[in-house]
Formats: sequence, C-alpha cells, structure tokens
Amino acid sequence: MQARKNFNDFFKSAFTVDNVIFGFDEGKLKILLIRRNEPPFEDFWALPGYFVQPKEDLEAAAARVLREMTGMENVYLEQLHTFGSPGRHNLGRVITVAYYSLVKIADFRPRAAGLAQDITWHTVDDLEQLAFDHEEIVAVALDKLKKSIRTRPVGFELLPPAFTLTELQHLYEAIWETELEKRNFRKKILSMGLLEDLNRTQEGVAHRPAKLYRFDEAIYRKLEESGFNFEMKESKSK
Amino acid sequence: MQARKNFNDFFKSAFTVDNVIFGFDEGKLKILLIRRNEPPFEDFWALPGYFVQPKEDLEAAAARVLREMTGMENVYLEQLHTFGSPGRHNLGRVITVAYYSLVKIADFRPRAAGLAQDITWHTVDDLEQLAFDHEEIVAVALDKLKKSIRTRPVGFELLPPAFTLTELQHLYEAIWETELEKRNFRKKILSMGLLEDLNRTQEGVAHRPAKLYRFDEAIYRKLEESGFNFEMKESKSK
DNA sequence: AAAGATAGTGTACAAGTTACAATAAGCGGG
DNA sequence: CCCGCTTATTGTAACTTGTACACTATCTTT
Repeated sequence: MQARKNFNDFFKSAFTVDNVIFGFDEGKLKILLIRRNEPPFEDFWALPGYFVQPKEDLEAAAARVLREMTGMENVYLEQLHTFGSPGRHNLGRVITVAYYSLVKIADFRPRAAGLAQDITWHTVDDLEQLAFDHEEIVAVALDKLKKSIRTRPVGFELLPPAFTLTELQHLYEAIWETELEKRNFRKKILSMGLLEDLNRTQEGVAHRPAKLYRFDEAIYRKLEESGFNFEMKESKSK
Repeated sequence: MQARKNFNDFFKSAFTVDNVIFGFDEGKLKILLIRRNEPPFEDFWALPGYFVQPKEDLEAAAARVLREMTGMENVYLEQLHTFGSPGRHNLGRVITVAYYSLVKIADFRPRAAGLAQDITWHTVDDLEQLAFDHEEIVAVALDKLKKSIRTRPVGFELLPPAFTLTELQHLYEAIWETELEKRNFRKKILSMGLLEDLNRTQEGVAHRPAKLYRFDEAIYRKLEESGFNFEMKESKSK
C-alpha cells in the first residue's frame, strides 16, 4: 500500500469549531451571528467560531466560544456535523466541527468588548449570504433541530424557565413552519406529564392571563429510564 | 482578545477517518475490524481508518478506506461523529471523523493483499478491547443505528437484494436486542407499501419456503416527497 | 359595562397498535 | 406415499392514540 511513515509526515490541518446558536424571541426562531472584521469575508455575517487550541477538547472549545461571545454557560450544546471540504476556506485547509446550541435568549448579554464586532440575532428565514460555507452549516443545523424537537424535549431550552402553553406551541410552529391545532397540542404535551403547573399566571397582558408551566427534567429522566419515548408529531392540519 | 495572527500560526492537527462498517449475517449484527500490525496498539483490533489526504474531502476519504479495505463501493455511508480528545492518540493529536456504513455482507471480498493484516467480521455483542477510543466510537455508532432504522428504511442496506420478511424481522430484532411479534411486524412493514413481492421463494430450505421481497427505493422517494414518514417501533412484547 | 383579546376545555370519529393461535407449504425419513 | 418436522402465512377484536372541530372563561382597556 505504502511505506510506513513517521507520524509527523502525515498531513495536518487547521481546525475550528463553529457554533449554530439558536434562540427564540418574538415568536421567531433566531440564530446568533457575528460580523467579521477581517478578511476573508470581511463584513459578512458568520457563525461564531474559533480555532481549537492544542490541548483543548472539541466540546470544550465550542463551550469556550459560546462563553466568550455570549457570556452564557451551561447551555444545551451538541455536536452537529464536521465540514471539511478542501476548498471551504480560501487561506488553506480548515476543518470545522460544527456544534449547535439552544439558549434562553433573555440571558444573552453580548460581550462585544474587545472584539469590536457586531453580534446580533437574526431570524432564520431571512438570512443574507454568510461567510464560508456557513449557510450550509445553518441548513444542517435547522434540519437537525426540526428532528430533535420531535423526539427529545429540547425545545424547553429555548424558553424561559416559566412559560405558557401557547408560547411552547408557537415555538414548535416556528421551528416546523407549520400551524398546530391548539387543543390537540395541549392534550398531547400535558399527557406526557413532563410539565409542572406553577400555579402562577402571566402578568401585564391585556387579556386573560395564561397559566405558567415549567419543564420537569427530573421526571423526564425517570420516565426515560423506564422506556418512555418523548414524541411530538407535526400534524398536517391547520 | 488576542493579537491578529497569521493564518499559519494556528495549531494544526492530523486528521483521520474511521469507519464503523456494519454487516448482518447468521442472524447477528457484525462490524468489520482490522488487526493492527504496528504500534501503538499493535495486535489490537481497530476500526478501519486512515489519514485524510491534503486535498481529499472527508466523505471521499471514508469511501476510499472502505474501498481499499473491502473492495466495496457505492454503499451506504454517513458521517457519525467527530472524536478529538487531546489524549485519544498517544503519538500526538489526531482528530478522527467517524463514519458508519451499512453493507451487504455477501459482497465482501477482503482485500488483505498488500496489507498483511487480518480483516474480519466480529459480532457486536462480544467485542474484545479495541485500539484507541474505538470502543466508544462503536458504541456511538450502535446507538445511531438503533435510532436510524426506526425512522429511515436503512435496514435494507444490510440485506441481500431479495430477502424474506423473517430475515428483515431478525435484522430489527438483532439491532434492537428485542423480540418482535410476527404478525404485527409484517402488517406494519407491508402496510407502508415499500416492499415489492418478487413472486419468488427461498430455495433449499427444509420447510415451507418464504416469499422473497425487495425494497423499492423509487417508491420510497416518491412517498417521502409527499410527506410520508417511515417509522418502526420497538414494541415491548415478545 | 361593553368590547377586545387570548386562555382554556370535550367529544365523536378515524386510524393505528396490540395481543393472540390456527392453518398452509415445503422437506426428509420411514 | 404418508407422517412428522419446521417455518410461513394470515385475521380479528380490544384498546390506544390521533384528529377535527367551536364555544365559554377571564382579564384589560375604554
């Protein structure tokens, strides 16, 4: 096949992590983008990302980027896909491990500090052209998110600790780009027994205030162990 | 944050692809392993893998490894997860992009040729210790496969072009490590309309021969476009 | 107190899932 | 050729889940 090589003879490549950070606000699904202030793709919006350090674990690198850019810690973070086409970066070969995270947008405090870069939320259905292959990465992340909220209770990561059923429904509708039937949605989600009624209601709304719920993760863990499968369906109806 | 660096100052790492190649034979789920003939982990079984070449796409590298090791082409291949702990390789930092593939084991012709290495199938439920972190990679692949056959008709990739319903059922049972109820399994899979009855039967068996079916991918594509979702459930019963 | 807005709820029908057992079709041996 | 062995094939009733659909309740504002 080929002669035995010394380890250091093998090709090495730069590698980064890029983070698709999802948030939910004003009834819309958003992602956090950073405006580049140096070439290549200067002035384009891009996914937050950075080079992985020599002794740094991949997930740690993704968490670091998240912390440095947004000040947020302990948020939902999961590896998505690795993108490594030889031509994806024009300064040389860069392989990127993409992560996606789900954050409560209210906790976001942009840490623009030393960066002098814009960091802002963009609604996903009207993105301009992004740097590098980041549009493709976002597309893969969206696809993953759509599947993910179907089979795991991750949607709650995008909502505040106390939320109304209508807010939760709007979240699903925004991600799936469908409309769901109110009574059936409530029946389904409540029947799983994962929501705790907080016996509180919304305040400051000009109509009947809705009850507030929280997601009970402890119960979910217990149910999961005994074979329970979370599952929501995109029904076809209005 | 930090001074602007020249691109070439960033840390670089070696990159490999590793391939979890699944097959199904004798009613058991198997994976293809290669016995290492050089340190580190000399004489340990390992996943087939190799360094990614400078201008090579990741998926192309995975396909190349598959071809070189097994002679197989055009098989099901999908990216699984990227493993990059700083300590996972003791000669230096090596990041591996793991792929998994599903092959028809009957097509396998080991190309041991120049390699002088053993390449053999191992049943997944009794693996010895593997090289590097390959046990973890296999575990992730197994997990993925279990989920995958539930929601996409990929199981057929592991079966010969013509198969019986019992074989298909055994495949699901092997992967899920459950037993399924015969009548309900058949009803479910046939009701999807994805199987074409070949009007042929098994030969050379000492009992009533079973009908042979094939998976009709064209129909699946059509159904998928119109919103159909493949879905099989691990029922709890025998 | 009336208007405006959103919250909250029940029921009948359809579709899908589950549990369960008897008959059919080949082969091989006597 | 008949019997026994082995696996293949099939239906139905009870139950669970999904779907379609519209009215009343509660709060705020004027």
